Amino acid sequence: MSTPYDPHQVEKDAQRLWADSECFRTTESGDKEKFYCLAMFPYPSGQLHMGHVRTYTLGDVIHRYKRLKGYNVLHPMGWDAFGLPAENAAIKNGIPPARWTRDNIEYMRGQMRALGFGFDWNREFATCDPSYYHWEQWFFTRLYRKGLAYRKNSVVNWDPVDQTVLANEQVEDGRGWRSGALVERREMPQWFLKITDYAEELLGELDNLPDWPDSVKTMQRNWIGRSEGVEIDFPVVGSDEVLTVYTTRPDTLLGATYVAVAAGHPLAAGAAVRDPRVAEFVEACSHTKTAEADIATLEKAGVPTDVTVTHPLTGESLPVWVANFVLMEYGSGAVMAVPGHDQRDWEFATKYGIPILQVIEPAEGEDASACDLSRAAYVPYGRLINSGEFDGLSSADAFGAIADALTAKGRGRRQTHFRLRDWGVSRQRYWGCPIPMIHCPECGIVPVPDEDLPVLLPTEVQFEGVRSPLTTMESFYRTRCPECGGEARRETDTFDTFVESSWYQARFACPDANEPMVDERAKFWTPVDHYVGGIEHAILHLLYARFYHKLMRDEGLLDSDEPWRRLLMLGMVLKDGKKMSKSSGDAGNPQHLIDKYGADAVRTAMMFAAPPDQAFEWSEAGVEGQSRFCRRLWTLVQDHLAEGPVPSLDKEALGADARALRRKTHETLQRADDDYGRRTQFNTVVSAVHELVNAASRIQPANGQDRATVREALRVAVVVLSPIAPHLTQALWAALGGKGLLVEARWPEVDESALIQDRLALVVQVNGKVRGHVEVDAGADEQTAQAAALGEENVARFVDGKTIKKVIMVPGKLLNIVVG
RNA sequence: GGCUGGGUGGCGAAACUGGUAGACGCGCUGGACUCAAAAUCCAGUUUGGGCGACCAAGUGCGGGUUCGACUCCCGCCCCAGCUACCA
Repeated sequence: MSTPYDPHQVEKDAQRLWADSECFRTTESGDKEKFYCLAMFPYPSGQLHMGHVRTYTLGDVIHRYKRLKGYNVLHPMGWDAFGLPAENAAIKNGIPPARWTRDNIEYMRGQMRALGFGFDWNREFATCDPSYYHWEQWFFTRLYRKGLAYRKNSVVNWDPVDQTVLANEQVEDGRGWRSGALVERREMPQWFLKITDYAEELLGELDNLPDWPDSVKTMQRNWIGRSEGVEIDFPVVGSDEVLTVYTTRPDTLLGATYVAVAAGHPLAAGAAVRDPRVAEFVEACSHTKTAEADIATLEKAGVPTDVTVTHPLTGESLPVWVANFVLMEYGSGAVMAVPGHDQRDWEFATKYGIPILQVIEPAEGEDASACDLSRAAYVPYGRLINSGEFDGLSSADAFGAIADALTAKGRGRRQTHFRLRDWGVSRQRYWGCPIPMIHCPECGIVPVPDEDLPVLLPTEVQFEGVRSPLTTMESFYRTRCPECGGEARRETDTFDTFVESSWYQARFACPDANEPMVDERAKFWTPVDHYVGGIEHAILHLLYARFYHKLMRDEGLLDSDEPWRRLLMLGMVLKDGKKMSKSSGDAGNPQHLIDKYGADAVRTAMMFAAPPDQAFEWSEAGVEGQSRFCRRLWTLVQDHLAEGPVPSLDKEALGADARALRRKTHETLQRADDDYGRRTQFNTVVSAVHELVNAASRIQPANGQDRATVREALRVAVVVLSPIAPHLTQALWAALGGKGLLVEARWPEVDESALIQDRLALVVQVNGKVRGHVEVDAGADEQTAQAAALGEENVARFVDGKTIKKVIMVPGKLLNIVVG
């Protein structure tokens, strides 16, 4: 192989070897321990961008490392193929979504092959395959029969010109992105899955996931938002009705000075009929986007109504306001307002001149100056005042006392509340999995029977405007009721695409399973041992998949409690400081880099650029450098081989330079093993290999043992680098006498004896500042080290004339002499 | 607005459990090779001072704990992700 490095030839050769040997095809047999490594499958948007390159290179690195460590590794790939962009492309270019999606998949699969990702392509599927969504429909009918799927009204963004529902990202400044029309909030019936039934388990199980990042667990805990509080009834004056609110601060109940309801609350509707100002306010609220971020950043505003309620403990009358920050979807759509002790209520009360009452004072030992109700609300817990019989109680004691008092009066009850809401799975869109339900005028809602599944999504469609073609396609929606046989209408909503991505990991275990949705192989492979994907999925996708896994477990399809054992959450690859999007186009496309430098250089540069969990701005500058490194390693191996055969290594016969190189070799092996296996930080693996290769190229071999040491260093460098740059290293492995495929090889053992050092360098500090370095025997005690340190001229200069007060020694590292 | 992260040379970063800040690479500067260039190789490269050995300052900003802080604590500024219909 005395040829110059040609990455394209080398990569073609390695990829042919892998294809011919089918080495990435995985089965359930054999005595190796199973390891399921999965990277989040992509939406086939057209071409890979650098975010994909990062995700799939990381997944491939973990997969190849685990193979070297002797595991039976499953590493599949497929396509999250339903979604909005395909419809947008269809509307814009007239290409049917199915064809657009298939073309994109073809192209992106080619790019993945060119990048050398070792996927088991025998397991590939796309979620738009009827053989996949068939089982999603089958499972939904089971959930429906169990009462875990139901229908209720829910608010959507409605574009009155295009007559369609808009996704949050399709609303720009309150207007539809295509029509420019002012968006309206509109209620419509939608399908929901009862994720709240599993809220307690979804929260509790987080404690049993030690290999998840703490940040993700915290985000999920906060999202689920379990709280303990009290539900309180405020009787409506002049009516039999009560207005129910939920609060986690019943200790502040005596400080309530008004009650606020959502614009969508029945009380607000009633008041609007009587008062045009209320009607106007409610109308204005109907144009706010449904996204939480938009509602939360609105300027707080409200109107008073003619409705008053009675305070359940004092009997006083409190006014009812309609406020834009109260959400109908959350809790009961009404809140009690305590402006003295809640900052949002304080701002609202200050704006509208509503009384502010202090009922909590800072507890003993707290900073009393922090409580100044003319400047802000006092939010911390404290001691009750102005609360009648409850005066003097701590907030904690008052919680119980007031809850008991309310319960005794029949005006309240303790309640555990979750922020988590049920999962709305209906989408008024075409390119998704049809919801397998039939609306019969006689029998009501009837699930499609198993024998009629799948409900096929028609692929030959014409888009007229932006509405889902299903709603006007008689051949699709006209059907017969399975129960009475009468004329009925098929559901035209499709599933949220998060449904498909909630169980694909189980389907990869048995992609050809036919009856039921997964078979015994799913129990063999799940849970996924290492899941790799973008941090942007930390809440929704991961939470939905956890929920779905439990649903499948409870159906007897799976036998584990959680889908993902260990998580690697990748930071975003940014473009101009922002998340990459379809609109960044070619800027994120790796194709020209692969064409110019080859896959190994692109992969190495991507791994070298930053640690996996960190977001970073992609720049092509590093690729050239790694391409140079690949060539240098290639040339170094060639030159080494050209010098002829080497004798076998004799550890006892090594000179000082060889011993130093050998220590470097085994240190690199140890460090890389830790970085790959425990830390999942691969940029430092690349650095370590750079260092080893630099050291191996610097040595001037004087004899056979020197050359044998270099050979060992090169072999280690090749194996350690192989998960990252698999093609180049395959060729070098063979050239260095490696047997078989490198992907079938084993990770080398560290020789502990090579790591031992007789003499150690110590840093010497005086008062914490570095003043010199000394070399001592490995076992040297503090006295010996101190004596050696004081022998250093520069150290002595800072110690002379002063008293040594203290000496701190960190064995093998540092000696700090504290003088005064 | 809320939740979760992040901020270190000209640039990407390293420093893992509180122990030499800047490994490794990019870029840049100088040199070798060349008719010349590219490629390659060698040397230098945090800032300020000094011929130099060295000295001082330095990890977003302001405080604190410690023999010792990029790392821990308190307050602030800026950036990113998510925020339930982007995936």
